[in-house]
Amino acid sequence: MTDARQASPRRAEILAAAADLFARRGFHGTSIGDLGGALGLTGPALYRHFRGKEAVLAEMLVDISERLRDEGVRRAAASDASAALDALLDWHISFALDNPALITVHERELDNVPEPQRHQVRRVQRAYVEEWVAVLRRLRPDEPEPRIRAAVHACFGLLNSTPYSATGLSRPAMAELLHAMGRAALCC
Amino acid sequence: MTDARQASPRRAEILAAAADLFARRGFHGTSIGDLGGALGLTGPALYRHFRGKEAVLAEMLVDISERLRDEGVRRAAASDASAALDALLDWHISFALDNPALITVHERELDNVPEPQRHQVRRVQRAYVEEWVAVLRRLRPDEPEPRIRAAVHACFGLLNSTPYSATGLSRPAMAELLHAMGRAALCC
DNA sequence: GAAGCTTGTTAACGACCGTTAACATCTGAC
DNA sequence: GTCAGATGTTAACGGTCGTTAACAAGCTTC
Repeated sequence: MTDARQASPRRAEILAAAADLFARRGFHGTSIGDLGGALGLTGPALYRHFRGKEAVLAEMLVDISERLRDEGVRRAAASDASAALDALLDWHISFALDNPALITVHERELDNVPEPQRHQVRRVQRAYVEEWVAVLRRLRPDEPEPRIRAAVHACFGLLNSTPYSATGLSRPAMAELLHAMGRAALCC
Repeated sequence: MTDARQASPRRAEILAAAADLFARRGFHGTSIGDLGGALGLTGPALYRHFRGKEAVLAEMLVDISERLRDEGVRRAAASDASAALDALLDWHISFALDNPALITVHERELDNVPEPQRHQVRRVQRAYVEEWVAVLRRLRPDEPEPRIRAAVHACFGLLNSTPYSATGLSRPAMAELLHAMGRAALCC
């Protein structure tokens, strides 16, 4: 019962609290007691909802990577490659600005995900990257593919820097800035 | 004797091994035993050279931030603002490509540095950012400063993405790509 | 060659961690 | 009203961690 994918309000609360704690203190820096305490519970209560600490992280990363890819596939389908790139940028930026903790955990904690979920997350991440690469190949057909792939990774680094820069910019201003920078970086 | 800043070959070895381990597994994911073992020693041997685990991290981050800033100050002094920006980009990129582990630790583990070194690192980091901001203000005087500062942080995210993208690009090709992307992103 | 400093070792400490067991309470179904 | 399931608690487990203590071996100096 604590095993499979079963949406319950408690599970969602735990995942939200875990995202915040894992982002702020890291997976190894967060104890089960901390995690329960953030919800007004004791540590062992979490075992009613998850098989263990690693299972919380695993479900979190699987969910993030699939959300990014699923919507990425949709956005990349635009017939105009330039519009598709804009749509991908908008999607990734809005996700990063809405979920800074998730972006941080997704970026840092993959190595702590147990198999087989780690392999699954890697596969889904790769599929998401390939959506970007495919759009850019349409946009700049003369560019060698390894260079495009490296550029996409670097662009993610740019867009994902959001959580760390506690800047004085409003959210729309930040979104616009990241879009312009990402676009310029990819099309340089 | 184990206290102050005293360069010894052993200390440098420990710092190098710690950079690698902290980057790969995180500060909390690395034990003193792991760290000693990486050098063919036992854990407690490290206490002959450092006051404790946190002291290793603290010295590492203070050193990184000061190296970045010191050379940053030099590069930013070029009379031509555009040349200064190129020089800053070249510096940061070469540092990141030469020291991927240091860049990773510097980016992720500041919260685990004890006071007062954490405050010191923050101050030096801020000074490094200000070198970039000052150059960009000369280059684009009409741009509001908060936007410039946010752009610099985003650019660091781009340049620091190096360690995660184990790409098929050669080092010169990667350096050239990052330079072009960073320059385009900042001047968009 | 004795003394002392440096740099290691092993053994042991107290604390904390992830997890499990045993038990309590509440809720809904019949 | 009772039973069963879901969801919480406290207590206890084995393991690991950072750190310290006690001791040993090698080098340098006089």
